[in-house]
Amino acid sequence: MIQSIERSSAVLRLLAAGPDRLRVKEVADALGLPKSTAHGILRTLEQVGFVEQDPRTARYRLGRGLLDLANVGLDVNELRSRALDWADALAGRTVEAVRIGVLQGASVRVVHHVFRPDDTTQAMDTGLVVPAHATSLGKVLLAYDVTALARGGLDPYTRKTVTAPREFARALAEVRAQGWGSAVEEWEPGRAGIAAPVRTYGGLVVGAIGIYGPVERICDGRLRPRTALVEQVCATAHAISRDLAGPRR
Amino acid sequence: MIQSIERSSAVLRLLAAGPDRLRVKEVADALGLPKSTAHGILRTLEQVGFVEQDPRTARYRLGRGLLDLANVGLDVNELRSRALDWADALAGRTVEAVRIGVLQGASVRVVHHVFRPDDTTQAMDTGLVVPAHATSLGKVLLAYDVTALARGGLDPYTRKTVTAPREFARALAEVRAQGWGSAVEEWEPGRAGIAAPVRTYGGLVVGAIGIYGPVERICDGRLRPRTALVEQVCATAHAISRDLAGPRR
DNA sequence: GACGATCGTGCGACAATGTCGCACGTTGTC
DNA sequence: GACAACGTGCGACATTGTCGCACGATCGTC
Repeated sequence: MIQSIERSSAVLRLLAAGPDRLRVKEVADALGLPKSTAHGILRTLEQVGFVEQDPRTARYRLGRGLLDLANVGLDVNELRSRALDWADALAGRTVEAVRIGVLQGASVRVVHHVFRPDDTTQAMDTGLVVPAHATSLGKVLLAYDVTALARGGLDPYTRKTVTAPREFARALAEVRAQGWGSAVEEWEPGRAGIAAPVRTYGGLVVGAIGIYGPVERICDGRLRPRTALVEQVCATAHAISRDLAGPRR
Repeated sequence: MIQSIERSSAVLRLLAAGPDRLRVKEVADALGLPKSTAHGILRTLEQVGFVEQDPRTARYRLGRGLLDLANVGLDVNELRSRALDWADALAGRTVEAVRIGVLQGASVRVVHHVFRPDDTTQAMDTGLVVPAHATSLGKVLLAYDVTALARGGLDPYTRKTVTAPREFARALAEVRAQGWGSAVEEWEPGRAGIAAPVRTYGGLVVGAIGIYGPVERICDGRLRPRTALVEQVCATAHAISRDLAGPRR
């Protein structure tokens, strides 16, 4: 056991326990440490972003870095590991490629990818970063993200890419209303996607899962997503959400 | 700067960055450390609950302790600091005592408390832990918590305490439907409360705010919460939620 | 099924590192 | 306005974390 790491975790737990911000002295007393030692730990934790110091009162509280770690890291890991089987099943039933993505800034990071069954040569999309506003995964993620519209511009990729902010806001509202989203030839010509949100504890959207393929297979004659596929995607997303939100351990 | 803490934060960031679980070797290589050193850090982080090791593959990933830290700690701190002014205003307008609480296991922890204006002797409730199923704060928090019913039993405190699981489930559904909750003489005879959920990024409920006082002031003649007070509570909760979800920093 | 390579784990010695005591400057309080 | 308490910085000491090496297990390959 590395002493300083153990102590720093105790400091973090202490800051998390109390509703108030804590002074150096309080931390030192609570942990039975000299002031200097506590201060050194706090200063290091501040530098790495795990705690923040109020400039006015000089008191310490937990920092934004921890939240980012927990949200970006843990949820994505859990999302990926719990979604593997479901994604395979969705690919099998729909006979389409399946992607799972999370929001990363103004883009979508593809954290998992299942090849379309019965198709030989396909690119590995895991790790890929795609624009959020032109993909079904991205539209779903943006629809449930409060900082959505404050992000980057709406660059056009095809003639169908939605670039007008007001029109895009309406599209997001539609996603929220129906619980799923689609993008038809808005990113790559001839290709379309259907996606639905994956939620964790308390309903927080942490990712999206969807299928992606040729527009003639994803959509019907009027270029509208096929109802059967939409239902498959939504059912899978709900199943993963139940899994994620399930037993707390 | 304490070296080992800096290194451990790098390890955590590394685990958060990659969608996969990482091996000791990978961590060591990525950070330019000897295997032993990386292993020591990982073992310590595991002991404090910040990382977990998959028993099968021996790979490491972020642990539950981090999520708890982020949720219980940061959100509570932010909740409290951002809610202070709103809570005061609510107390002023309703002329009742205001409480802000978060879920802690099967109970509610009161993280802030505003005395009722124009009243002299009152107990300081901050830090108090009250049963969740018999208070308005608790019912609201449980209504939006997926692990709600898996928690402790429904102990009776007064003759009005809801103790039947099915009846309680209906009560929670009602809270979800109307967006607020109440408890009338379910915890202490003669006292009633009205509460509404406070949400953070993405709609995740992190706490609840409510008023608490003599049943004759909180409720009308038919022992139903007064509409005007309900609206005040909900409006305040929404305001705090907007504040919390607002600018990401 | 057996071999090899690779990895996770544990131990010990060294010295680098974190800890502790003390003093300064400042802030908040009576 | 004076005192006390706090946050901060520095330096010496020795405690503590680091590193190299070896063992045992596991996975992949022939």
